[in-house]
Amino acid sequence: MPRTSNAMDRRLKKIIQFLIEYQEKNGYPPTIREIGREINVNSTSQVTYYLNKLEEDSLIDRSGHLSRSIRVNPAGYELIGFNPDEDIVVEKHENLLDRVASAVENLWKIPVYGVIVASEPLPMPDDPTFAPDTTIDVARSLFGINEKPGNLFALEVSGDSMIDAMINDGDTVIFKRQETVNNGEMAAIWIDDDNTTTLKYFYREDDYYRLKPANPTMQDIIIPKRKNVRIMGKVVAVVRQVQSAA
Amino acid sequence: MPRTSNAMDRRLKKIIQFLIEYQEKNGYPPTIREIGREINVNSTSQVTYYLNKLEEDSLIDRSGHLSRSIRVNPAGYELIGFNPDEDIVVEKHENLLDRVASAVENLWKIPVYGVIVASEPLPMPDDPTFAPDTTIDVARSLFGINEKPGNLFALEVSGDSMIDAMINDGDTVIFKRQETVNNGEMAAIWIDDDNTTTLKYFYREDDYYRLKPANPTMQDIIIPKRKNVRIMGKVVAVVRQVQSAA
DNA sequence: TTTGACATCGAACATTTGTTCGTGTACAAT
DNA sequence: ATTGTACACGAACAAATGTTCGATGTCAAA
Repeated sequence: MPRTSNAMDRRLKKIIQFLIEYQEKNGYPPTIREIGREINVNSTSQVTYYLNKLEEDSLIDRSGHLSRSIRVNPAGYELIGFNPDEDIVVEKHENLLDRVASAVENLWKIPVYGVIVASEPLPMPDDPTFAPDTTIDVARSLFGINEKPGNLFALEVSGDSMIDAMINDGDTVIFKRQETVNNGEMAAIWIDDDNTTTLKYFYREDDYYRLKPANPTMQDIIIPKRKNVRIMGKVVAVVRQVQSAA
Repeated sequence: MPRTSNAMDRRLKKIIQFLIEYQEKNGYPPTIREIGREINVNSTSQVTYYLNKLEEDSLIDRSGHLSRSIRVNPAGYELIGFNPDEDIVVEKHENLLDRVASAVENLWKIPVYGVIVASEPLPMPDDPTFAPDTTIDVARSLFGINEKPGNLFALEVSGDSMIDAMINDGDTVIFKRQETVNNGEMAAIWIDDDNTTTLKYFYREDDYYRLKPANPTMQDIIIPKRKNVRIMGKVVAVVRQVQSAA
């Protein structure tokens, strides 16, 4: 089942989690075969493949390339979070402080700047120190490994106007503050002429912009380049608390 | 120069010291050859001999008998003596412990039982001790105050078949395990006749069940009561990590 | 449809690492 | 001095662990 980049991502996280737990429990790191057994992969090369990915992202370190010598970097601990019911008393390394500190960073409080409505620009404060009245707690593990909390903000969707983006009334959308996106990334886009904000996958083609709704049954929207569009942020996650009724 | 039991004693201590330092420095234990190099003994069997002595005295543990799997027992640490700054570390650690604990209480690990596909029943294990492949971290604040983590489980959506429920390919849906829902709550519903799983707002009317898609532009589905429908769980939240493209 | 990048697998292979064994040396007790 | 035990050495061996390689399947772009 390849290309399930989501599944792989989870497996990568699971590996880190296992590395931490195993080390906690046994006092030494596991072998790649033990890792494979844990994540239900019995190809050692596949585990190596994962391990390389993790090392590329500096989540682990195995510069030694010896047996049982995989180390989890602080970034790795941060990604997963620290499991407190493990006995930490035995562990008394200098990196303990890092680990404990990062455990507190498991939960990111993301500022909710307001409500997003199709017919209005995003309510983004120019002042970066703007203190929002509400925040939303989000597990750090929901985000990519390179994400930083400072760049993120959230908006609550009001109305059904984002339905083509598969986003409901009441959903909370988490954005990353940026003014450009790569082709194929979902962005909040302000279209000057139409005076609307919309959430679409964004493609910059030769002569036009193409906005692709998340709902695959819907048509792409073509916008000539002379029209003014502005990218307000990249959509990184959507959180929906399902209520009763509707 | 044998029989210098004094010299041996010193070497044994040196081994323990080295074990501790090496572990501190590298994050994993050394090999017997590395130990030998450290104590100027290049006979692996001799190191083994020492190691056996240390294990007899319960100063170290290598019950695993695997590579790089030597652990220093508390008695071993005691033998060498604690460095004073360790106590400071422990102390600081205690200070942080509360924060860690509360941070983790606020983060629930929800088991991901598998993939939900329209044409198949939910992959819910009968065995409650079933160990899921993966878990997803979710901020506790996403749920109501009466929610308990034990009742919750998650599934990853595969395919576009849940689009009418405003749920995308790749989304993670969090359910509460229950076999009935109140009118107007969204549930995972297995329809026997059609052999499908669907996510809809559920209404039990006088003569029929009414299934209302989350997408308000879509029609309700009416199912006569004679048909067999089974509620697999209540949808409490949807989490979407927005990927590139689509 | 073809192509290429990515994800996956398992087996063969190479290296590291631990264990065993035969031998040697010193020294205290006989 | 002889002998037994504790200490010591290094080579050969066995087990573990990591790496490489060819093959396959999938998906998206060309």
